[in-house]
Amino acid sequence: MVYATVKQIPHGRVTSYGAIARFIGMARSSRMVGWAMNASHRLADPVPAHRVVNRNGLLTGKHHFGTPDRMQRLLEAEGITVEDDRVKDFDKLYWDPAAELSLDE
DNA sequence: ACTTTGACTATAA
DNA sequence: GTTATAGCCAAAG
Repeated sequence: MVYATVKQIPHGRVTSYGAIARFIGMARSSRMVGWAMNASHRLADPVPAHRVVNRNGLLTGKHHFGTPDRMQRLLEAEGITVEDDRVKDFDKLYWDPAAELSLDE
């Protein structure tokens, strides 16, 4: 479910672990989302985890992409500006699955 | 089976 | 604004 939701994140948008967690039913399990992401990269499942940041718009998981620079580079490639490990205009780029997505699609 | 840790979040000081 | 603490659930040691 986590992967399915994260994969639905539009290009150039970001969201928080909590939003995803709540959307799939694990409202208090934002950590599990991150954990699932960590497991996801070893699967044959291309999850755009770089679009998933913490509630502060901070690139907390940047270190898990192999190199700390990789996540920011991907975000910038999406048209997102990153300053000091943080997504610029985060509140504008924030994409809420519960607000724009349904349980299917 | 118990303890520790972890890509988080919310509240309090 | 930051730092500390608690809640949360699952996996690894």
